[in-house]
Amino acid sequence: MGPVILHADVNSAFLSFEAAYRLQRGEEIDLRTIPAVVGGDREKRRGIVLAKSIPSKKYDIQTGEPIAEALRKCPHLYVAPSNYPLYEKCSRALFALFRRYTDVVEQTGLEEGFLDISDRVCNFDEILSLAHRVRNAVREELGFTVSVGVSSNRLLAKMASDLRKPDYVTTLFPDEIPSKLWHLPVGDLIMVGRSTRRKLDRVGIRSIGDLAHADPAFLHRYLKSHGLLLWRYANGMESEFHAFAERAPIKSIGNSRTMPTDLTTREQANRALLQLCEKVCARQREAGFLASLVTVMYKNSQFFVQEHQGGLSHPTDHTNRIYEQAVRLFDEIWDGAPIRSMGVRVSELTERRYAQISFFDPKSEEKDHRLDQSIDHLRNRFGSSSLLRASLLGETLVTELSSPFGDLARDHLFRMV
DNA sequence: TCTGGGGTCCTAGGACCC
DNA sequence: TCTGGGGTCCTAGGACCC
Repeated sequence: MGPVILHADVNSAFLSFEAAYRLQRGEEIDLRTIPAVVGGDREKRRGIVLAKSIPSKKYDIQTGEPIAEALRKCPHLYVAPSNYPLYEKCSRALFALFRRYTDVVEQTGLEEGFLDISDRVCNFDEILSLAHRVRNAVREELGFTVSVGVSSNRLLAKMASDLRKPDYVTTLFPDEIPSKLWHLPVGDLIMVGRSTRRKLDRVGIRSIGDLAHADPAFLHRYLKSHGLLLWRYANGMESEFHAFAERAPIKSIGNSRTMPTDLTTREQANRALLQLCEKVCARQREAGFLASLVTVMYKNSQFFVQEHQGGLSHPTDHTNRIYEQAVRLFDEIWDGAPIRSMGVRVSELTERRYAQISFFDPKSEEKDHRLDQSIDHLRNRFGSSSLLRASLLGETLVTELSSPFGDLARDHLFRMV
């Protein structure tokens, strides 16, 4: 037998995690059976639909749309706040379960992944039996459901898992492509988003079948390499899919935030940048990466996004270095308009253990790193707000406390609160 | 209709070099 | 200046995914 791949995808993931958790805690109502969504905090201007129940689809509620709009469509919609730590827990349990069935598991999100079962099955019956065993185990042990797609490559397995939901096993082998795939709207194909769907619509390509039968040379001219990729996908070829990997190597680390109210001064923007840099650099240090490139982005109140990037003289994970560069980059692009959202991302990463430590001042470099590490350690132990930079404290919050850090706090940047 | 946050990859156009 | 042409590198922004 050739390769056999399963794609398992949790149905309405965040909402199902939430529902399963609440039932387990003794709540009566199953969120999956009523019009319900998991949504961001409207007060903090993050009010969009993150996941929706199947009954809420009757009201045409869309993932990504504002909660306010969803409520207009369905006034009795139940809105649950999001709880990422819970979802991460559910995700870990899910993948631990997958690994009982095969060692070759590729995680592509919190709630979905591929299982290569080529070495575990010898015939069609065994394939289906294994797929159903995974599906049943998830439902019985974890309390939420997955849809499982089965095929000879990952692209088709993924498309298959989308065909029937929730709690189904669906095959989509190459000979089933014309009957199961081609009648679907072209927007259902992976990598066809809103923009591409509109462009394809303009040239009369409406179904995946239309795309499969289009002239690849035309698609290449019309949509560049993306056009060729889509033609191959519509015909079930996944050659461009990156290699099966337990986890893709990290290329960048970023953090961004929508502010509860627009930022209007440079001082406010700098405080936001510092907080973003602290998050990014702490994650960098935890993962053991130094960065050579910093990118700053902001979104103004008109939702216009601007980005600017700049290199560092040498790779670093030091918060102050990254912050200084972020401020410089921000100053170079900001026109003074009110800011809705800001972000900092570092890239061109090198692993710290392979990095040359002897830059121009290895001693201060090492000291800086140890200071940052001590801060990370304290924050991990006592919570991220246990240690705040003096510059981040509001005037009324500043209290003089004796520092337990000795010379670590030599520059008076840090105070315990 | 007050619209998130984490990423990856691709491309057009400018700078620069020979 | 009546202004070539190819290659490479860099950057901003767009498109997509979960």
